Amino acid sequence: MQRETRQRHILRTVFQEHPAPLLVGEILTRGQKHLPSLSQATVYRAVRDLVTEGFLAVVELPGEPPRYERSGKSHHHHFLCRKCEQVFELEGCVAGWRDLVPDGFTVQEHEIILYGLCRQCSMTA
Amino acid sequence: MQRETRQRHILRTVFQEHPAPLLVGEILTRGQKHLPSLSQATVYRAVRDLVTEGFLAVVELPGEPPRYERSGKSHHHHFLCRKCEQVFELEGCVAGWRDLVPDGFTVQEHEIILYGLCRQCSMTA
DNA sequence: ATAGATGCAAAGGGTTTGCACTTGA
DNA sequence: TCAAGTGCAAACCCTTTGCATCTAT
Repeated sequence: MQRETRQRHILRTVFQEHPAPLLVGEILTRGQKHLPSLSQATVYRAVRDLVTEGFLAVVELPGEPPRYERSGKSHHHHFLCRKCEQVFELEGCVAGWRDLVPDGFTVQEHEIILYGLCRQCSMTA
Repeated sequence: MQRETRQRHILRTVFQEHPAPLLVGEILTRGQKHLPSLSQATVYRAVRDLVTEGFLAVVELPGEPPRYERSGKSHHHHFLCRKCEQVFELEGCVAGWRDLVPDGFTVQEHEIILYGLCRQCSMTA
């Protein structure tokens, strides 16, 4: 059974404090602010379990290592800022992608990713 | 300068024979049918150079290692078959993804990926 | 008390690199 | 000829795993 250890509690806190998707390294760094001895292995294992448990969802972007975000959000897509490397959520969805599907193919899922500059980086760039 | 070695010629041939995106391992296997001594390192290096040179384009899908396809095709997206793991090209594009963009964000690129079963796997599944 | 969780360090798996040898131009 | 390219094996990087210790229940 899942135990609510200090480490796991801290990881939950990290995600409550930060809504957008995080890399394992970012989770580790943020977690270590609360508990310096927190180890990589624990983050990898806890994140795996938190995904299984349903607290976290995996966000995979092309050519990027996996990121993790709090699960339970409604259907959405992502925006990757080329400058600050942060991932943002995009609300809503696009109809019409079904037109791309060749005859005979069965679509189960779709993914839409936008790239560019976030609001802050658009201003400073 | 770029030399047209036996190895590189074979890699070009592999892509002329196979239009859809290939993994490095698949390129190696196919290349070794022409030249059994072909090594992994050579494939990695040649693929890197062929991308730089513009002969190949990288196809990155979420959570997947990079694939490579002949470049020069018109704007298109991809379909990943969950059963046979092959990647297919989708012609055309979807308008309307601009509506997802939050105010102040600058979009430079977009990616659309569909998942499901290809024609053949839809029939056998 | 005790099974699950942690931290460390070693092991994995895929990609890159150093080096001596080979080869295309 | 001789620098670019190749093959091999070692090095790398990120992730996973084995194991002794710790701890939530």
